[in-house]
Amino acid sequence: MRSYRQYCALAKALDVVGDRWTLLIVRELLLRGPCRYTDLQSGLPGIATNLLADRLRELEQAGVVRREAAPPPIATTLFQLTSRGEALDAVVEQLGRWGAPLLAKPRRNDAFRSHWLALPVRHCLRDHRPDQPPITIEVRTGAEPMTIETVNGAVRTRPGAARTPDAVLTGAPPLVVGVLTGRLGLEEARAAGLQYAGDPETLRRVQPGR
Amino acid sequence: MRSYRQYCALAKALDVVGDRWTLLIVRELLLRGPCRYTDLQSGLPGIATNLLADRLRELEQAGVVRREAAPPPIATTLFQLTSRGEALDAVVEQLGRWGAPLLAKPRRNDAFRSHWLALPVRHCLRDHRPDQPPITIEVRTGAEPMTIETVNGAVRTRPGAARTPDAVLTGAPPLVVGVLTGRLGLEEARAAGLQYAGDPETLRRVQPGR
DNA sequence: CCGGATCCGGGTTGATACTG
DNA sequence: CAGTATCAACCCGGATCCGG
Repeated sequence: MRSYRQYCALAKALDVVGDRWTLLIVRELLLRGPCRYTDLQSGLPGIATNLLADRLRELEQAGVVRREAAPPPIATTLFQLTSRGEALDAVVEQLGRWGAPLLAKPRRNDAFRSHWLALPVRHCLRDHRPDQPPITIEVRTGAEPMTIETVNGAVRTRPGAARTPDAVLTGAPPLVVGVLTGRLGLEEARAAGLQYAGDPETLRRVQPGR
Repeated sequence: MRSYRQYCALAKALDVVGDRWTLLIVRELLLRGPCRYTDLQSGLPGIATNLLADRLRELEQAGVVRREAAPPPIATTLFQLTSRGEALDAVVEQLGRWGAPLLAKPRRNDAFRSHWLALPVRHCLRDHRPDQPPITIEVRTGAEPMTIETVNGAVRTRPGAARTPDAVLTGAPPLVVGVLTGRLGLEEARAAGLQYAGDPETLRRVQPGR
């Protein structure tokens, strides 16, 4: 991208991360940790391969991303955020918070990846009963299941199913996101096609708003 | 901008404000309040007039900007942020914080406008002695002077000179920004060409970091 | 399969000129 | 003052290809 050539912190930041796709690449690396090139491609549906290669080079040059040869026997290169890149977490969080209301009226045919759920989970959900035994919620909404679990007060996500989930949430992404963020009531979502197996209290334990 | 077509809050936010120039237009409206078209042009050196018109239309459509006929006798249209647009303040702040270190090594020929100083001032400076009488610092670094003043605990900026400033800061933007944010010591900046008239304590009262 | 490079058509941006 | 018109240059998206 051409520089804005303005002596302003915002303009300088946008010189680095204002390009198309750039912040979405950062999102992938924030949510998934070190990624292979093809992991990034799968998490960024619609990106052209030359653009991904270009952006990774630019981000590396800017000190946001580091490229590393994975230790044997993996034999592939991994892309990961530097500490400077991880500092973009706050930017991604604020943009995500601002964009969250736009998820209320979803367009059809929007792509979806299960791990994107980690964004609202990390920034909205809290364990309101850290004194209680930890809980696990399995979410089935994208192509792959993912798991939400409490770990001494924090709420984490990880890919894959849970061994013994306290609850299982199944349905379209808008319903799952609506319920998790508390925008949609459980009964309301059920009427729209969401399936929830488990104690509603399990859900309330991590939902925002009180 | 083409939509990313991803069911993700970050992607949805970038669908609206991810276009080139868009967040800089929001910056102008955040820092200066309601603006005329030509005010925006002067605050966005380098923008093409057709792009400014396009972006304003898109932002209006997205509910971020409102266009209003100014009350007589002004007889001009004013552009201002809606409440949704003002909510982008947090986004601009985080991006500005992230970009601030990039101001340390300035390129020559970067454009500068005095009112851009309001960004670091709003987000970094605090009045550490709200019990004391208010103070006023005049800054002369761009084409026009601007004034920093404490108002019961908060630090504000306004365009124009101060009537009876407690201090006057004169010099190139990198020096002024460096001193205000505390990255540069006053003596260090003086050696580099900054002029400071007044009690150094006046400066310390609002500088960040203790 | 992985990690790109290359090529091409079309859309967007940027600079300038012009207008109600 | 607040844009529109025009046009060249550049960037993006999609497809294809290629060396490990």
